[in-house]
Order: sequence, then C-alpha cells, then structure tokens
Amino acid sequence: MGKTVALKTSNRKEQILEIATRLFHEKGYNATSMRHLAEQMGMEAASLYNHISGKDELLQQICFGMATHYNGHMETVENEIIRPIERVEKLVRFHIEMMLTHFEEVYVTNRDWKHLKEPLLGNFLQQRKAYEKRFAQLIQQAIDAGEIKEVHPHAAVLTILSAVRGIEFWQRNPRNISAPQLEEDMVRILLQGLQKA
Amino acid sequence: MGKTVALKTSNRKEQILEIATRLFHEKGYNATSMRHLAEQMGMEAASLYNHISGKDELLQQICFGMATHYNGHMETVENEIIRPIERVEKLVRFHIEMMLTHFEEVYVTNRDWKHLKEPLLGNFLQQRKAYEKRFAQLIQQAIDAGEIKEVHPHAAVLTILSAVRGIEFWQRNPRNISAPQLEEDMVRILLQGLQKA
DNA sequence: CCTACCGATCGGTAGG
DNA sequence: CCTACCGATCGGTAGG
Repeated sequence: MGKTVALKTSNRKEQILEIATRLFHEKGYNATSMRHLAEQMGMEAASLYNHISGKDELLQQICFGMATHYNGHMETVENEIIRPIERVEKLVRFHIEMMLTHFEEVYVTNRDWKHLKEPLLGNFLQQRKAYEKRFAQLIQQAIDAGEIKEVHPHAAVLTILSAVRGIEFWQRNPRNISAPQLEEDMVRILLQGLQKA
Repeated sequence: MGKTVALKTSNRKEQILEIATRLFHEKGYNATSMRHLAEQMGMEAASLYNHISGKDELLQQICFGMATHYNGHMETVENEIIRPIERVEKLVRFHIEMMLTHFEEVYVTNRDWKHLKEPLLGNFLQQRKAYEKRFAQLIQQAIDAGEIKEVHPHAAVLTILSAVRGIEFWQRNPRNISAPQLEEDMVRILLQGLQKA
C-alpha cells in the first residue's frame, strides 16, 4: 500500500510537470499562476504544494533536464570516430530534432532560464557556457582539418544555435514546408550556404 | 509659455520611453513595474499617467516604431536597381546592424510583442507576416535568377532572421570577436556556408 | 506632479 | 487534498 501511494505521488508530480511545461510554453513562467496550473490539474492551488516545493522547482526540472540531455549527446558525439565536420553536422541535426520533438521543453528552457534563482542560475549558465565551448572546439577541429572555412568558431556556434532556435517561430501548418524538409534546408544553408557556387 | 510646456511634456514622454525600453530589456515587459519605472524617472507611479495612457502605450511605441523602421528599409531595397542576391545580402546586413545599433528596442520587440493587446496584436502580426513574405519573394527572385540554391524561400527567411536574432546572446566583451567581424562571419556563413568548397 | 487609495492577483502557509 | 487566509505587489484612478 505504501508503494502504491509513492507511485501515485510520483505520477502526480510528473503530471504537474507536464502541464506546467505546457502552460509555461503558452504564457511564460511569470504569467503562469499556480492557481491556473492547479485548475488544469483539477485541484486547489494549495494542494500543489503536497507534490512540489514551489513554482521554482518546476522550472528547475525543465531547464536542468534539458541541460543533461544536451550534455549527454555532446559526450556521445565527441566519442564517435568520424570526421570533425561530421561531428558538427550531427550536432546541428540533433539541435534541430530537439526543437521538433521536445519543442515545449526546449522553448521554455531557452526563454525562461533567466527566472532560475541562484545558485541554480549560475550553475545553469556555467553549463551552457561549457557546452558552447565544446561545440566551438569541434568547429575549430574541423577548421584545422581544412573542412570548414576560417570563421571565428564562436561566431559559427552563435549562428548555428540561433538559426536552429528560430524553429520556434516556424508555422506548423500543412500548407507550409514539412519538418524533414525544413531540417534539410537549414542544414544545407548552414553548411553549404545560400549562394550558388 | 504654452509652447514651453508642450515641449517639456514631449521630452518627458521621450525620457519615459527611453527608460522603459531599458527596463523592458533588462527585466521583460511583465516584470517591469510602473513603480520601478517611476523611481528611475524620479517621480511617483501615479505621475507617469500625466504623460502616457498606460503601460500598454510604451510597448506599442517600441514595437510599432521598429515595424515602421523595418518596413521602410524593405521598401528602399525593393526599389534599388541591383541583382536579387545583392538585395538579400543588403537585408541580412541591415538586420545585423539593427541588432547592433538598436539593440534594446529590437530585443524588446522580438520578445515582448506577445503582450500587445488586440487589435494591435493582430495588426503587428499582420505586418510581420507581410514583411516575411516580401523577404521570401526577394529570395525567390534570387533563386529564379540562378543566384541562390533551390531551398524553400520561407526556410531561408526563417534561418536568416533567427540566426541574426541570435546576436542578442552574443557577449560584448573585448576578449571576444568584434561587431564588424561577427557581421562578416555571419553573412559569410549564411551566404557561402560553413563548409569549404 | 503628489497623497491616498482601490480591486485584483500573486506565491505560499497553517491547520486539518 | 481542502478551507481559510497572509503579506506583497500589481496597474491604475480620484482629487487636488
């Protein structure tokens, strides 16, 4: 019986996190009230605090979950035995696919990490900075190998990350370009450029 | 004397708008309180309402000012007698330069336009959609002229606009890449691509 | 441009 | 999981 209760609590917590992710995405962290979240859960606002410590915790779960996910993938790519430029392309594709498959979590993390509180805010920024550095190093290796043009590695990382992030503005309607097509076009523009040779 | 008062009021309004732009950039629209804005102006919150109709008006001024600025430039580029790809490059450079020279206004517009209220929200979205369509048409013309690869024009616009917008995450410190260098690298990546031919 | 104030809403707690 | 409630803060108004 104790086990049942524990499981139920755990599921409840996950449910809250799922709905919070959706609401944060729709309205933003600040504009999402605990009362609205509770309403969507079919309970009173006060009852939420039996499952979570506060609004903060929900944002933390989302942001640090994403950070762990990205770091894990970076590790994998670094350990693959492939050409540097293939590593870069894999990273670009991974970022695009994360935008497509984990849209809400990525979106919320990108926009709302600023509302994390210290010392978690500092921790998060440190992780992101370290991630971008590893990304830039892979680009530098591709430059050294003569596979990529001699651009500033950090400018390249910035261009890639922000271009990909722009997928959040992409209109997902049937009359528009499809997801796989968007991925191919974006990878092509970033690697081969718009201009015809 | 009436003239003096009118002038003073006008200056005061511009002052409020300047400070509001800075605060909106730092904290976001929702998190910026009229009390904090008033404090920065050296007055009480209630006094702000002698110069402006409400918090809404400040956001409107910023967002529609930017929209007008971008639309005006688009008109200019469309009327220039140059090759299609040169038009595209001019637009890319204009967007980058706007991010560098009107940083706070562009940043606030990009992030906080969602807080505009109807019917202005609809009007703004309509303007943005029309702008992106004109941008896509210029790209289509460059494709037709054989100057740009056959990508989906909207994918290209999305990639360009979001890559440029990413400049908001760029660290402006002396140890980092300079603004003109960033512009050149970004234009080069978008037009010629990262990969060496 | 100020004092004084309003109704609304917020995140969160006490106690059961 | 609920009722009842707290202190804080919000955008904005009345009246001068």
